Amino acid sequence: MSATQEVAASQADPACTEETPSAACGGEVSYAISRVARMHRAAAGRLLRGAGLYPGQEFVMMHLWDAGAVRQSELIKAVDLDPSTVTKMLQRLEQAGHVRRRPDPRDGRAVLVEATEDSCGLHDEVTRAWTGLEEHSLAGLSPDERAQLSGLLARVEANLCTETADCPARPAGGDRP
Amino acid sequence: MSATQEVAASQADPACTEETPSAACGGEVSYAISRVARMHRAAAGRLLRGAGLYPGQEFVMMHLWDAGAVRQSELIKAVDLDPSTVTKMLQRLEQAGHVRRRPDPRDGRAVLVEATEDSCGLHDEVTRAWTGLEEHSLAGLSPDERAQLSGLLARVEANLCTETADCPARPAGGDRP
DNA sequence: GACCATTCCTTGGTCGACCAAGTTATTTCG
DNA sequence: CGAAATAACTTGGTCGACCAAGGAATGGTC
Repeated sequence: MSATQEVAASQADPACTEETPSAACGGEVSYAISRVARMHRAAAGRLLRGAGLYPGQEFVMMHLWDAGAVRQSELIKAVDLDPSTVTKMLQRLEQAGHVRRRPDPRDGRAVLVEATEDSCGLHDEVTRAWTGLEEHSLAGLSPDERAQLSGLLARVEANLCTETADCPARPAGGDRP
Repeated sequence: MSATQEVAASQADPACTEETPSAACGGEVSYAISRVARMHRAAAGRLLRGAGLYPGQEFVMMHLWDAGAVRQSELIKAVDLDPSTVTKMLQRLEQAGHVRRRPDPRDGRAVLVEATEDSCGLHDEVTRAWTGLEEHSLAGLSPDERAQLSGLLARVEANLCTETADCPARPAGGDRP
């Protein structure tokens, strides 16, 4: 496993790639991540639009389809988003009829959330969209390369989970007293 | 395509990685991209906060530092964002004193934008933040692996530039009558 | 020179995502 | 048992990012 790749300078498509534009020097990969992230999200949004979902909502719906009725707090933990983000998203999803919410009878503070029946149609659509996105993103990549990418992303993710050290401010997802 | 990859499942850190949570099956890598994207942006935001910038503004500032006074339209093309996004961002950057705007004397519609002098201090901070982000993200990756990742991301990016085929709706950056 | 199409920017709207507070119910503990 | 700590949502704010329109100046074309 030796790489062999041409620098990775990325000589892709003149219509698409601008030359390293910036004092982003020292952040080559970060720059690439940012761009890929934005385009990936946009593509997801385009595909999801047909299903009537906005990018980001898919993750919530997926978890609900998987897990059935769950407490909102559990959902928040699962998708790892800010509570307020989930609250507002659920309000919109509820109004769109994709989700139902009711108070937890066993706990006055909690709210139970579940996907509605008609959202089951979405399930297939979303799965197709998601698969299509994967295929579109990874077109031309061999299974080996896909595995490589997956592994590398996992490691980057693990790195990013780590506290930023010189930025001690955030307790992040953690909750230490 | 048989796949066969077991790997790539990413057995990183229990505190960080949830088990493949979803009907995101068929979108392993896309899922990873989304998560990495969000964490990467969050990390950038944390690092940039000290400089008084919000994530996303860096790119605009970088281009301005690089290019000096430019027409807004050019800036828009360079960062490849929606015009309205740039307009509003510039309004905030201007109010924060990082940017100056004046009408183009040669063209009544155009606006010239440039970074202010005191934003030069930011330049260093941003560069440091950006470099730190890169290092933090890629910690533990060998130069070879970094090059691999870079190359793979470039290819994904190129793929995502391509029209989604079954989603002809968007003229994207193009402008065909 | 008048007309029409472009180009350039702005405004208004929606959404995801975050932070900062605040409310209400439940635990826990003295 | 009663008070303090804690957990679970909400609301209100800000920002980036997009779409959909709209106004204003410029450029071509006849």
